[in-house]
Amino acid sequence: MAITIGDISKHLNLSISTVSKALNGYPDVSEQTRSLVIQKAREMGYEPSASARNLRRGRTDKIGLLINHSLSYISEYLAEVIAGAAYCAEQNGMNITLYTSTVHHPDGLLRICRSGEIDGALLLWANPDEDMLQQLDDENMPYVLFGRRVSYPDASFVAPDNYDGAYKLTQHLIEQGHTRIGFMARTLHGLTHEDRFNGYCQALKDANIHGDPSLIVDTVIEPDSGYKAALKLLALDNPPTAIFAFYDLMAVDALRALHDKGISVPDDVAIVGYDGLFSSLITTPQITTVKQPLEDMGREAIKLLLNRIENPDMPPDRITYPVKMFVRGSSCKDC
Amino acid sequence: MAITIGDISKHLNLSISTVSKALNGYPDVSEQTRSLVIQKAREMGYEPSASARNLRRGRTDKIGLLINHSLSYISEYLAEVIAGAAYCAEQNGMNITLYTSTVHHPDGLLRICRSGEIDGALLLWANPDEDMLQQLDDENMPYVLFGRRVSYPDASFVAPDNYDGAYKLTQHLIEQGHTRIGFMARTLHGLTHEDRFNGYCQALKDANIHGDPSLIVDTVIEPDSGYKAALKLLALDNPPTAIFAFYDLMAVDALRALHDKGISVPDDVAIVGYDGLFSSLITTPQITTVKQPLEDMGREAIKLLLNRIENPDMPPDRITYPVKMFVRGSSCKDC
DNA sequence: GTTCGCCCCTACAACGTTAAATATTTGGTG
DNA sequence: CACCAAATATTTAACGTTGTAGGGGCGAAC
Repeated sequence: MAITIGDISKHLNLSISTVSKALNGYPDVSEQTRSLVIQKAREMGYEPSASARNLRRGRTDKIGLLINHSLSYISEYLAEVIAGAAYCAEQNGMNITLYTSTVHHPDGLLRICRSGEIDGALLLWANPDEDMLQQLDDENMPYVLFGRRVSYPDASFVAPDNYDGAYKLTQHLIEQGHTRIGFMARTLHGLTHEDRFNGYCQALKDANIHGDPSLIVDTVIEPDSGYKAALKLLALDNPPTAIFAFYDLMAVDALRALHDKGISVPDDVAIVGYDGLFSSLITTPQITTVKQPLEDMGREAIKLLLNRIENPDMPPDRITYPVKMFVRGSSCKDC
Repeated sequence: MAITIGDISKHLNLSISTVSKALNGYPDVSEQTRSLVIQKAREMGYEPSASARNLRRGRTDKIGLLINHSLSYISEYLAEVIAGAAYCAEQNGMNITLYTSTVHHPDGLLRICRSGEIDGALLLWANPDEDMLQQLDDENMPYVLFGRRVSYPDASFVAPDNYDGAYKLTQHLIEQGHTRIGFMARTLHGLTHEDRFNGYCQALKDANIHGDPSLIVDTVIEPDSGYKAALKLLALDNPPTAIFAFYDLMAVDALRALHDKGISVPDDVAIVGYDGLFSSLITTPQITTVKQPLEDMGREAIKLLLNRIENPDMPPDRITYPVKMFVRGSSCKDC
């Protein structure tokens, strides 16, 4: 059905390999035949078979994007990352293939690695455990983790500076006169939580404020969890005057909770979020947050990954990206 | 490097094809050897080479997702669709490969078709022209268009019922007492615009309201275009008392414009959007809109596409999905 | 005891490409 | 004109599968 290199060779009375060489820019073919071949190929509408090429060259030019987030909930976050990643991959002649549920099958990851269908993997993985990373290493699958730092020493990652962002936000709240700052924790998220929590604690400490454990409330990443957490904080005997939400969507939820309770933001209670999503911009008041340059980070992650594919034995790249704070109405009346 | 079917055959002193048959469930192999082979394969961690398989079978089990939207701006919309599509594809043993910039190269689409790297295409394409669809047909590439209806007769699509949604929203505004309803048009979007505009016009007509052309304002799909359009409408000698924004993000922009002008929503001016995104829920007031079940639609589109891949000569599927209106504070004080 | 049929297995070709190893042509030199 | 090297072309062998055609062994039937 499709036109092959063999069809061209027949039409020109040349051998298959000459045609191949002509098309691939090898030196040992005369300029005359080369242009003849190229013209004929164009004329016949030839396009090399990806499958044959992949088989022969032992690579697919595909990057697997492994996602286990609930895609539709944190869609905004993901879409930005994917936009950056896809663009960068395509600039480099690769494409991104999505894996969402596949990976969850028993041996799902193993199969993806061993079938050779991707050259490398970008992990948008909520809670990568060591087993998973170990497995990737064992299978010699180059990978980069996106969005979170891990302690596993061989892992490469691109993550935001969670400590610094949390420190800045907390410091900002303290500067606004707050001393009782509620913290919506997300303990399952390993170092992401730990870093933000440490930033929060250190900022308090540096301001000589004694942290109050009752102000720490556990949450899960799902719609409305920020709403419930905010209510919990408000129900305390000595409720906070400011709330550090673990990320923007939680801050949005918290804002709604305060609104429903008739509590004024930021006059009675201030709120800050994390991530810098579009959502943080369209609430009333707008939400103070730190912005991760997600699209850039997505691009960067792909660059690192491509590099790892070319040079499999590089020491891991462990990149933390600086974040930038945007002070808005949810934490500051006059900002 | 990787374990092949040949490695297994050597270890068991069997021929390659026996191993292949045993693994693929062919009848002409004894149960004894079959279980032997299967056990050995598992033991050695064998996984068939995707490339070899693809080449041999003439298919890749990959679906191309062709996107030319500015991914990061309408991220929420896209992520929901992608979530549904990816899930459904993987349930059926396929995966989704993303194509964003690649397709824009000259002959980019042609190359994708001819290289055989995908079995079918899902088009999340802002303005597919006939040439593009014709090209897909010519290359025998099965495809389904997502999100918009087109007149090209051979095209399959899954689209929302734009006429009905616009009719409902307009009717709702009329019921609220509005007779001057501004319409943010998006003329480049072919039938999507036409259908919504017709729904708007018909609702006016059915209420014996004479449409005023000065209330129609042109926009583009980009950040802030709704803001500018709203200002234009407000600057009219006889400004509207309600605004039909082409989609939710535009409504969000318009809301901000009205807010900045000190105009009360919905008391002075009502606003409605389209799509039913998360964003429409978190503004103050919340935005009245119609919801497209994007994740379901994404799933459905993949189902249709898989069907087309199996049966290439089916007549096109042209599906319009019903939409549901959600009346909220931006158009109705007491709703 | 030859023949037929059945079961199980193997050999071989093909999918379309690339790359290494040869073979052929060309042109220059003695 | 013979010879050599350089330039260009071809042959061959992979890459790892799958599917078709074929082959050996064994029991049953005439």
